Amino acid sequence: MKARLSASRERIIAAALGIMAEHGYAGCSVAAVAERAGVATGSVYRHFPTKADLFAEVFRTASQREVDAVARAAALEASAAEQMAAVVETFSGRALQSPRLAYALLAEPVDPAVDAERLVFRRAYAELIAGHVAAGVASGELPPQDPELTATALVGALAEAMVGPLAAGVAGPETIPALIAFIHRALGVSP
Amino acid sequence: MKARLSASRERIIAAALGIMAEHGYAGCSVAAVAERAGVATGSVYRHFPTKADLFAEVFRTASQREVDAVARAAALEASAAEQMAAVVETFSGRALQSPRLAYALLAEPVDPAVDAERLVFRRAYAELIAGHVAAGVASGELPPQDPELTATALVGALAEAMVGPLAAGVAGPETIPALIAFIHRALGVSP
DNA sequence: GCAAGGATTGAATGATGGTTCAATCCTTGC
DNA sequence: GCAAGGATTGAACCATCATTCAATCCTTGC
Repeated sequence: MKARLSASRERIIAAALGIMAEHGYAGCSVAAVAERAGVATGSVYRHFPTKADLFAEVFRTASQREVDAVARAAALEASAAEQMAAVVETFSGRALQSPRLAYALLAEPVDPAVDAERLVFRRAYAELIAGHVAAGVASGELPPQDPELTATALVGALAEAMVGPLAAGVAGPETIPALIAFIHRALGVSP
Repeated sequence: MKARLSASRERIIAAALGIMAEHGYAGCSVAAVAERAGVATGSVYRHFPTKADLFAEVFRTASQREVDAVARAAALEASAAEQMAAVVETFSGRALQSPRLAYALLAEPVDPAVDAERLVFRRAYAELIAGHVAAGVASGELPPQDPELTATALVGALAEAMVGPLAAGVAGPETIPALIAFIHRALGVSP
C-alpha cells in the first residue's frame, strides 16, 4: 500500500518529465500529467499540494541529474582547462540530446514558483564550476580572479550560447569547440 | 482628434511601462494599465489588437532605449577593450537604476509572444557587441575568434551576472570592475 | 444648431485550467 | 466474510483575466 502510493508518486513525476521532454512546460496541464501517469486528475493532489509544488520537484529532480552528469564528467579530468572542456561537452551534448527538455529547464516561461527552482539549478552549476576555478587559481594554473563571479558569468554564457542551437534543433559542429575556446580565454588558461 | 488618439496610445504604453517598472509584468493586467492610463479597459483594444501586441511594443520601446544608450556609450570609446568596458558599465548602471524593469526585460516569466521580443532584445545587444569584437579582431587588438559566438556568450554572461544583484537590489562595488576584467579576458585583451 | 459617425465606456462574456469533493472503490485487520 | 478507513475518481467548481459589445458620449462637417 505504501509501495503503491510512492509508486504513483513516481509515475506522476515521470509523466510530468516525459511531457516536458515532448511538449515543454506549456503542455503540462495537471490533467495531461494525470492521464499519462494513469491516475485521475484529483489524485495528483494526494501527492502534491499544488501544481507548482509538483513541478518544483520535477525541476529539482531533472536538474540534479544534469548537474550530477556534468560533475561526474568534470571529475575525471585533471586540469581546470580539461575540467571545463568536459563541463561544456557534457552540458551541451546532453542538452542537444533532449532539446525540448533542456529548453524547458533553461529558458521556457514557467510559474514564478517553478522559476525559483531554476535559479537553484543555475546556482548548482555555478558552484560546481566555481570549485574547479578556485582549485585552478590555487594551483596557479589560472590567474587570480573571483571564482564565484567567473562561474556565474560562465553559466550565463553557456546557457545563452545554447539557446540558439536548442531553438534551431542542432548546433553546427564548430560551436562546441568555439565555446570551449571562449571559456578557456575567459578563465585565463595560458595558450 | 488624431492627436487625442495617438496621445491615448502613448499614455497606454507609458502606463504599461510604469507598472512594469513598479510591479513587473505580473502586475500588468489590462485593467490596471487602462486605469493608470486614464482610459476604460475596452479602449486599450482600440489601439492594440491583443495584450501581447501591446506588450510586444512596450518591450520593443524599452529595449531599444536600453540598446541605444549602451551603443552611444560604446561609440565614445576608441579601443575594443574600452568599448566593452563602456557596455558593461552602461548596461549594469542602468539595470541597477531600475531593477524591477531590468528584471522584467531580462528574465521575468512572460507570454511566449512577448518572450519572442526579448530574444530580439538580446540579439540586438549581441549584434552591437559583435560589431565591436569584429573590429577589434580586424585591427589585431583581439585574437582571432567568432565574433558572433563571443558576443552571444558575453550577453549571457552579462545578463546572468546581473540577475543576482537585481534580485538582491544592489551590487557590491567590486562586481562591475570584476565583470569587466572577466570580459576582457574572454575577449583576449592583452594585459 | 444638429445629425452622423466614430470614440469611449465598463459590465458582461468566455476560455482556460488549477483545485475541490461527494461518491465509489480497495485494502486491511479482525 | 466483513466492516472501517483511507485511496481514487472525474466531473463540477471557481478564480482569473483577456476580450467583446451594446449603450453612451463627443467631435465634426454642414
